[in-house]
Amino acid sequence: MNDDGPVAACPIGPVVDIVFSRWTTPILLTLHNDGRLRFVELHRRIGGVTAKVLTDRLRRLERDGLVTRTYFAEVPPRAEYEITELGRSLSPVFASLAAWQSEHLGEVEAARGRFEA
Amino acid sequence: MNDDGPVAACPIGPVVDIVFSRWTTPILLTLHNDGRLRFVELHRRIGGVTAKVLTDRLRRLERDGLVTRTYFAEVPPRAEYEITELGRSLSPVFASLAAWQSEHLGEVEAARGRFEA
DNA sequence: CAGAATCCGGTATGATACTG
DNA sequence: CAGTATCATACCGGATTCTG
Repeated sequence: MNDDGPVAACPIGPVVDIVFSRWTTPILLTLHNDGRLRFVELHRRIGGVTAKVLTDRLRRLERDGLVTRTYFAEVPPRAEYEITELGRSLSPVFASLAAWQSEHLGEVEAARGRFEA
Repeated sequence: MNDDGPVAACPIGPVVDIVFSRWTTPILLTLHNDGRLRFVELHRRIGGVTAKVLTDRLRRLERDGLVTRTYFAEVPPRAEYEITELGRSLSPVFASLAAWQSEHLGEVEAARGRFEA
């Protein structure tokens, strides 16, 4: 038998929850590539997401230790976000995803085309 | 400038959509590890998902060419699902996720603990 | 500027009953 | 058995407004 329940069926469940909630990948990639950024700047570079949702995601990423938040109680206030070492350690994961995509996305699109029949 | 819009912010968007919709990872992993399975068997091994949702996911995976569906119009009817070569090609991706998790999940949990303060 | 608070609608998901 | 159909709901995610 090969049945240890749902946990065995998806041993990678935890990572998926941590890394692939919506908007988390563009956030992590942007902070990874562009370095420390203020809130507005990050917001601008990602695009399409509302401030509320972006804030929510950043909080979660901060909680999980993937990004750091530095707040300056000035006028106007400022908040800067930066990816952590732990966040950077996801590089190989993103690299493998990018590799798979560049190699196989065409096949997926072809399959979708065929499916319309 | 480093701003080519949302696409540049998340170049891996397409793969993420294809592979990390809910329940897709346990489905793919189970079919990868256990081979061709009928609907009920697959349903039983995954657990926690309803037949409706499982059907939806399988349709989508079939459409994307990651899984094949073979239907037998017998009595009682039978449907067998199997992962495709394209689906198997995701192995390295899952491997990198598993590796990251086994190495860094502890740090995430530690960060979460610290965050409660 | 950075974000909190509030309200609201759509989609995803779930439970249940039914069909070939 | 392998779904589909229907209904209910829960959870994002978005728009708007407000505050320090």
